[in-house]
Amino acid sequence: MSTETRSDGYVKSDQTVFAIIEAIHRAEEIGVTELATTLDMSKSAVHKHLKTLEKHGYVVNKDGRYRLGLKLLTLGGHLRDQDKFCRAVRSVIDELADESDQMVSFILRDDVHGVFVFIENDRYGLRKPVPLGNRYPIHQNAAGKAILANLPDETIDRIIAETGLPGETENTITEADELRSDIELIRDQGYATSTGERLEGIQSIAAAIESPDTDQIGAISITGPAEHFTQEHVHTGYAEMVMEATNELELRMRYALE
Amino acid sequence: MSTETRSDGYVKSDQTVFAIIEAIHRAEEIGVTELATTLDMSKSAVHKHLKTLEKHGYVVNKDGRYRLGLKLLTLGGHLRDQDKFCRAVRSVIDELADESDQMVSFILRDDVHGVFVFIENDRYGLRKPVPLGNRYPIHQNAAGKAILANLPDETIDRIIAETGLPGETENTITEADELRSDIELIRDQGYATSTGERLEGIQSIAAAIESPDTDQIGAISITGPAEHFTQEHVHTGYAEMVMEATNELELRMRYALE
DNA sequence: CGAATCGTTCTCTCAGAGCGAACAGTGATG
DNA sequence: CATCACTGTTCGCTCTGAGAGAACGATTCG
Repeated sequence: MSTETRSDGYVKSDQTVFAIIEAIHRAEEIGVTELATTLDMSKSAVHKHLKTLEKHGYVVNKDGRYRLGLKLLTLGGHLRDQDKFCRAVRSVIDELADESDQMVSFILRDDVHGVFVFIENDRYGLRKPVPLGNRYPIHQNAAGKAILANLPDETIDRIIAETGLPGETENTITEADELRSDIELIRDQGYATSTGERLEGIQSIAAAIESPDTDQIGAISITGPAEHFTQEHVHTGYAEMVMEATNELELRMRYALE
Repeated sequence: MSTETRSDGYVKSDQTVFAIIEAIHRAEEIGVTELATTLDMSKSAVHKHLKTLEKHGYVVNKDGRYRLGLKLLTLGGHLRDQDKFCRAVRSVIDELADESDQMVSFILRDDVHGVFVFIENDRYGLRKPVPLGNRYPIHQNAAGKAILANLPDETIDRIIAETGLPGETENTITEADELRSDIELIRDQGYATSTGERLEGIQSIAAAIESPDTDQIGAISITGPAEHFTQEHVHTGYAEMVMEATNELELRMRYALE
């Protein structure tokens, strides 16, 4: 009885409202009834949450169909531009985008995921643009592996155990040992590479970067169609570039306050 | 007594959690106690919400200081790439960015605000990059005025009344009559212009576009430092370009399913 | 070494979240 | 054109769990 009566220390309505937001996000557009059955709740309760969300701009309602509102874009966007780490990265990314003339991106670690935070030149060469904020299992590309290589082994083990290293293409690393030895290589050479591990035919080179104050760890990545990259390109030119970028960034963050 | 006892039809905990999210957003980083005093709530209640937010990835916690998490960026980003209207706009924007070699952006109306949804070439010419998701009073630039011009007069009146047309620079239109006559001009010529109305020394040209299915209305805008724009540039070249872009988009959306 | 912070945990209580039924539109169907 | 099967929305009741406040460790500061 004691375990049943005690609440679990979380706010139930919050969990409900997040479940609703995420369900709308998955469905893109959805009605009250469908949402209620999906979440196994009463229509009236779901409706009350939706009205609250609507009042605050988190969802919009057109003829009873609900969709996510632009408030989320505003919050997500400001987050990027407000955060000192992201702001510092921004200018370096821009320079690198000009210099390399390839797609350059900045990925942040969010527990077991990588999240695309900045993407420049994303309309060159790649089939479809990478969506901002896109998240993926962190072992699946160069940026993610560069981040992993900067993490203590215990954390890497935990991530491997938690995710089980899901595959994405036939080149994705799905074996723990293979990943661990790749990480050793990355630690030695200071940068990571990937060929088609997350997206078929896409090559990328990445180096990791840590924020000194916050716990954040991210990576800068140069990406393009594999056929445009020779071995020399990768291991001399682009590898140099990303490592130079992360080094400069580290200096800037350490010595400059702003 | 009847009005006091009846709840207002909204979910209170949701309102609380949004207040918390928005307070963290404003503060960038904040602790439990400060948050509790800001919102005039008990520490324990705030703490419970924060733990719930943390569990779901909406906030992150480093040594008791709370900040917004990347989940919001993911939700906001997907929103952009999922939405049919935004996706259709994307490719047209990209073409226009190449063609004009100026900053090109796509703004959506969110009630009385304009929200930046796509920004291309934002590192050319402008002092500071425009943050994605940034929102501003809709009358303050060319894109916003183009959107207003596509709205019925009653809605315009409501927006004027609600916002009171706040100024931003010395060129911002703050008089209702001035705005109304500008809107007439925009309706005649099919495009809007602004010189330093939202940002000092920045000129832009915009045309509006409506989504047929959803209620959304947005605008495509070409923007740059005023000294780079001659009157001819504006009223022939760039104005033509944005109107061509919105026309093509309208056709694409009407006749193409995808 | 207290004093004054902080974040976190506990317990207790009554506001209000969630349920189910009733109601109001809307569109398809015989 | 009435009926039916759907919607989304509103209402009133009940019992859960959100929120207040006190107590508890951990830090930091004079």
